[in-house]
Amino acid sequence: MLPIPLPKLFTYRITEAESQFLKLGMRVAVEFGKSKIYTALVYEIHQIAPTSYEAKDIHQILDETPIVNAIQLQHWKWISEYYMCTLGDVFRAALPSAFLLESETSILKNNAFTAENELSNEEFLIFEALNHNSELNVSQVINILNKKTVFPILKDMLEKKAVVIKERIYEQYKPKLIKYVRLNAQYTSEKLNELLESLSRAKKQREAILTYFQLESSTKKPIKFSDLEVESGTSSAVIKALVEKEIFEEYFIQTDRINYTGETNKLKSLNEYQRVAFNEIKNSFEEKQVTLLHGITSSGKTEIYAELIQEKLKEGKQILYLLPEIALTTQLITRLQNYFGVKVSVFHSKYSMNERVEVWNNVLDNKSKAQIVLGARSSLFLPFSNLGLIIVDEEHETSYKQFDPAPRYHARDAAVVLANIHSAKVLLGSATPSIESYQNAKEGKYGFVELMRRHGNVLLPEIELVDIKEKHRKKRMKGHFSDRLLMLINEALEEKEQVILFQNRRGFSPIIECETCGISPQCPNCDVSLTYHKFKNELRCHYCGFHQAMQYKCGACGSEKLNNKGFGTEQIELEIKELFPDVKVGRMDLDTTRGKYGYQKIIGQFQAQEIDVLVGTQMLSKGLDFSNVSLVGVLNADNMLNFPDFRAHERSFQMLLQVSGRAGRDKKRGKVAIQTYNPYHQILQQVSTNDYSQMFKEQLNDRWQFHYPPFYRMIRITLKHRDFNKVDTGAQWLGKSLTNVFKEHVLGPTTPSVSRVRNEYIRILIIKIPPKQSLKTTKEHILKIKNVFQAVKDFRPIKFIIDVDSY
DNA sequence: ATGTTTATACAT
DNA sequence: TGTATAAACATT
Repeated sequence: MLPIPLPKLFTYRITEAESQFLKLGMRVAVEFGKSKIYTALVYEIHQIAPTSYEAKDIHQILDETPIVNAIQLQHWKWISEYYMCTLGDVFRAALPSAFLLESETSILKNNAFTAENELSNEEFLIFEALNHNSELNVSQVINILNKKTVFPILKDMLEKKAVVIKERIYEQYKPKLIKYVRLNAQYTSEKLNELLESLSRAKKQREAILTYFQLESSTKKPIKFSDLEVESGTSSAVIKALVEKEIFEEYFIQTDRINYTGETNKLKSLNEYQRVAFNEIKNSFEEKQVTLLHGITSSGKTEIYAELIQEKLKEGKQILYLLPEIALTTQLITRLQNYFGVKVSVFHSKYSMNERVEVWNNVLDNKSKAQIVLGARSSLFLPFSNLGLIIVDEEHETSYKQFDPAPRYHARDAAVVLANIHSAKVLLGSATPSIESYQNAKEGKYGFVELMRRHGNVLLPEIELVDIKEKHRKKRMKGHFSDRLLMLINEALEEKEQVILFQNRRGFSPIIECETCGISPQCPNCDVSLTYHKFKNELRCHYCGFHQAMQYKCGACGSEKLNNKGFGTEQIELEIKELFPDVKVGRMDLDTTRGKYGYQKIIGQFQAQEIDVLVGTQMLSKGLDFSNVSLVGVLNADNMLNFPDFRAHERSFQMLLQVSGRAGRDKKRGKVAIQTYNPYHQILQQVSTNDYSQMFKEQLNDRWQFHYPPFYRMIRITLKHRDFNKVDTGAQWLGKSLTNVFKEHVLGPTTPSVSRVRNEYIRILIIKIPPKQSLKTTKEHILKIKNVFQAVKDFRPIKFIIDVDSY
């Protein structure tokens, strides 16, 4: 199995001796193509010699023992088939990149070469550069020559024997080594005096040795070089001198980068409602593999999870706790570490390569250190061998679905399959379950448990809808704030309580429009208007990252009258600062939380109450507990509701309720004010009365009527190409042949609202699959049509992306 | 994915 | 007619 998106596996030859040693799931380095070396994974060992070609030998075996187990291979195969991608795609996504060694072509100077005058100008440039750098890689050469095709030149130089080329593979994982010191074996404590005597003139060195003995007798543990340096108040040079004299010896111990050292506490005991829910979950697990826990915000779901984890720990099983990336906050991690201490490992994309390899290895060896893994969707790929329980927290979160690179899998659904292989249990938890899961529970496919009491019996926040259409008419608006919302903010601030303001859009004033001709600046690569970011005073494209300085004249007509349309978090922040000059305002969105600690910094400040009003986007709704927030304001609920997607209503409901849940988590009942142009919208009514079941009923009705999930399944095909006509005719053709097979269940081809991204034109086709139609045969049909499509010469270069369950 | 080969455009 | 770029092709 190679980590590249090719539909086939490749056969290599191994020797008899290698076959004794080699096992499934080991990595091998193999030659692929003329010169490249890749890391491949052993998927099958067989004795069927290929007929049409000569198999190549493997280059090298990279592992002593397998790093991937049979369960994983089975799971990966399922993912690749279900989500219609190649095994290579899954392989690449699954392994931490440090495991995938790739060869790199590096260019070295041939020192024997002297005939410099035989070189062309460009060749001489490279030769010169090699005098300064002992080694160059291809991208460096591209930079030096400032052109794309450099291989002919390198080939020429190779023939002239001016350079030599090497394929270099390197192991990327570097174990972290900590330097320790110990006394040379020939010195025992009896000889201490003698030793000190001999150092009578080296005062600092004597001190270091004395400190060493102190540390040794007090801690009875190996002594770190750095500790000794600090404790003795000397410098590293002093200790090094002692090492030189062979009084001390240096040695290294490999350690993990992440080590939990805090204390652990007993689990909080469950209140009566939690206890009931806990027992119900356990009962449900007797019959059902999957159970859905519907527990309102602040009902203490985490405590129940902890209790379940505790039980599985006692059975010696591994536990996987999945969370959406943005909810993986320090708050939750510390909470679990507080209960389970060193047994908790964390795995997510902000971890470095090396840290991820360590977690992988700990899981592989079934170490107690990694018995509980807390991670984002990619932690599904860790080498569990003995899973007992998977918890999928915030089950409704859309970020569990991977969209951009294949494999386009849904972590919740893939988790259910994984648990099935392990015969493990799955608990889905949410305050606002997804329609699909709730339906599965209603139908009895999943077990179902409800927890409708808040912790400490705090009432759910009081939710108020503010009609800003009317407020506008009566001129009661100040900027984007209604008088009512301002009054509530004032009240909260006077009570020294904190306020969260929610605006589901980033940037300052997203779109700039010319008042004279109505034209707004567009991205040159994509079909979108550029958005204005005040912080850097520039116009930016959210799709391709294109940016340019803010324009003060209309590019089309030269008029200087430019208008701001729409509004974002930045503008809200600014307005608050104007309306309440003495108040500390913070902003949390993609722009202010860049970098590893940006996020934590803002959360920390808010928690320490250095910030009174926090303005933010959806990030605010996830897994954060603030005790002093009494008011949550939603500035405009409408842009979410009017989003053109069949799930817009469901998502708006979920988001509004999640945001509301941030209000009043301790004792006092919180308040939520939702500004809207349409207070009679049924979703907003359902939010204000916290009526999940009503929302579910209505949405389910709509879904049934309009043939959407969970009744109908959906597969989406996206076509992309730089040539507009090519995609257009391709999409038409594809639409026709799909319609031949699937009749009225084909939607499109349609042009997405952003019809061009990074200079590629896009067309979308959706295939709806009725409840009784077999998924498997549907996929086979699609693949067949895909093959015919790609057999057409004109269509071959069109990118063909399949997304299964594209919701 | 990525290097290699082949086709095609275009400036000399 | 040679050179630069794009598209097609194969990879075990």
